[in-house]
Amino acid sequence: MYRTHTCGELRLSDAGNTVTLSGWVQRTRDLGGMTFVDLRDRYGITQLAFNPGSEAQQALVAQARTLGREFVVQATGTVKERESKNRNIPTGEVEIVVQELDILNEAKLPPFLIEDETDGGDELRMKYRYLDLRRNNVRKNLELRHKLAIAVRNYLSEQDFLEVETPVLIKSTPEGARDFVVPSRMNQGEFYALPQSPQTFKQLLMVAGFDRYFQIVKCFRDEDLRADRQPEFTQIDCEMAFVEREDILRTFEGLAKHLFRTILGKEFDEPFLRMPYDEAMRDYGCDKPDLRFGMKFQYLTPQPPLPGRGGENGTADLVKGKGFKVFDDAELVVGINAEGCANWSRKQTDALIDFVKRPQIGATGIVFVKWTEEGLKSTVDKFYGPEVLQQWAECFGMAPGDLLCIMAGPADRTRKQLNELRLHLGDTLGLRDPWSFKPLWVVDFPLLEKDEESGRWHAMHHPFTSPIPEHAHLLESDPGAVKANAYDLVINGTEIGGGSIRIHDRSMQEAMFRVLGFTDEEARYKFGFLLDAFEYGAPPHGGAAFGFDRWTSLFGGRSDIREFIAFPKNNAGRDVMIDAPSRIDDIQLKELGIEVKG
RNA sequence: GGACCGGUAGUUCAGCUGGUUAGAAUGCCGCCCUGUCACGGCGGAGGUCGCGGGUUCGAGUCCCGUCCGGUCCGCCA
Repeated sequence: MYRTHTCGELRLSDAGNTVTLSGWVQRTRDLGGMTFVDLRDRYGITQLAFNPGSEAQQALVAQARTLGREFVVQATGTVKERESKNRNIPTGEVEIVVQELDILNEAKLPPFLIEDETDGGDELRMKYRYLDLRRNNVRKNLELRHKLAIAVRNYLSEQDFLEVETPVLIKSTPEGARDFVVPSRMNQGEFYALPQSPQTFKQLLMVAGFDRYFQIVKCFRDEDLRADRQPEFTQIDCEMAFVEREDILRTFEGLAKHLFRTILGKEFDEPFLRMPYDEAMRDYGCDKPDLRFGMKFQYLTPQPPLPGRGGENGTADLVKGKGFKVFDDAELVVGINAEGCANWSRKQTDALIDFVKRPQIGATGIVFVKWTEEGLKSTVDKFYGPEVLQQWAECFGMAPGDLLCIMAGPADRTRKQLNELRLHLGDTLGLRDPWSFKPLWVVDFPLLEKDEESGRWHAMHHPFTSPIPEHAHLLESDPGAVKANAYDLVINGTEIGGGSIRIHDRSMQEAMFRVLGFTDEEARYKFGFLLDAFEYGAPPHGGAAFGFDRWTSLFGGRSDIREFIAFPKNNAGRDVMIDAPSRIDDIQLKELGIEVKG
């Protein structure tokens, strides 16, 4: 028997018992005579003590001194109360006086320290991920992931959802994200695709009468990576039949609250806030606003323009025609009020300007108005007199001590830029506490977006999303005006999930495909199975999918989802540990019917 | 497809305006130490400065190219 106990469970009450532990050597402390070894496993660390009292013991001490870091050892001995206790670890009141020590396997010196504060950089940690995973913080992240999966399954099972597996080798339908494709040996020249989501299958399950489905499922997208984006990622994929939007929001708000409660012990008594897409864009310049802090957009125009139609309400009385070219020429003049920042130095405000001028943001600058002890002061004093500044201050609800940041330019771009500034200010002012959670449903998205290059419409969510009932008749006559019966769950500025009520009617689905520019043949070739299914009694249905990795990282308080995935890919989509992807040999290619180059 | 940051000892980094023998911390090795727990003390080893080319009397440092890693934009129905 390798062990009677783990390295995390022995306490003072076990004193006197003979036990056997197995684990990895965290560190040895050789005091000349006495030698201590910290033995580590998944559950904790227990101290092994070697005392050269007798001749037999001296041999053991000598053996203990040969142990290197990360050796795998087995030790049998007596649990004893320590003479001096370590209050920092749960097992710190006891130690094992070792009577027998076996080295189960030696270990090379690891390339970085297996400790909470490792000295290893990301590259090394990923190359030796199996060593990295021995560290507490990474292991805890995977434990969190496990707990979250259990909580999801418990809640949804309780609500009569069935977990059903859907295929991984499916048909390529590259609308939107690129598919990973898999060549078929038995059907040469043809390819499977890996699913970007089980979307059509879960809809077919609704047609099949499964009523409530979920799956914690891998999804694949062959797109460029980010710190919060992996080419293979996990979703909590759900679908329900005989539901309206309200039923879905209630059900998944329940799921979210259950997760907050069971994982973090946080209660949300109030319903989650809901915000129409147009309002999010108007007030935050973004469809996933971070509501942990204020700084709502204010428009220096009599009436805030609607998104995408910036200038149509005419010249802004308060800013235009005064000879300040940036404002006079601007389609949109919009600002945010940073409370209590009037004392910022020139250096600090210049840093903000540098921030928005970075190529990724590409703004031309910021106009500041400070409300200091001397009154309102602005970088544009010479164009706008005290009365105008006073009007601005009122428009923005400024108070003494505030700093107003105004940007101007084309409507869409300026809103986007000010959004970046707002988030940057939130970071700078420490207003984005990872342990404060502000969930939000964003609703009433546009159904379609126009691609400026091709002039074609494409689905903002996906082509199976239904219009809100009032807009269904506009689908083909005025596609841009149609709102989708879709919703996103946004928490702290991160899109955690989203979904929609689906189209369940063949003719409407066909109309949707037409608007997207599919010919009837294309629609039938790609989605004929779904159109056919809709003719055999498809119930009204809808659903949602949530990013499981993102949920985990949200609860783990870190934004890099790689920290919550056992074996993640790097930002080039490579697994640096196994060195994938890799070439395959010509024989394999030939079998697959793929032409060998050169 | 694009922008930016980085690559120097096992590891994490410093190395100024190009100038003598490339440093620190930590880890590692050796010796000493019987209650440590980030043990302590003394000593030691350890470098093709990512790679290739160029400028120069002289390159870790400047220039060009390239590879690798990271962050972001585009992209992500």
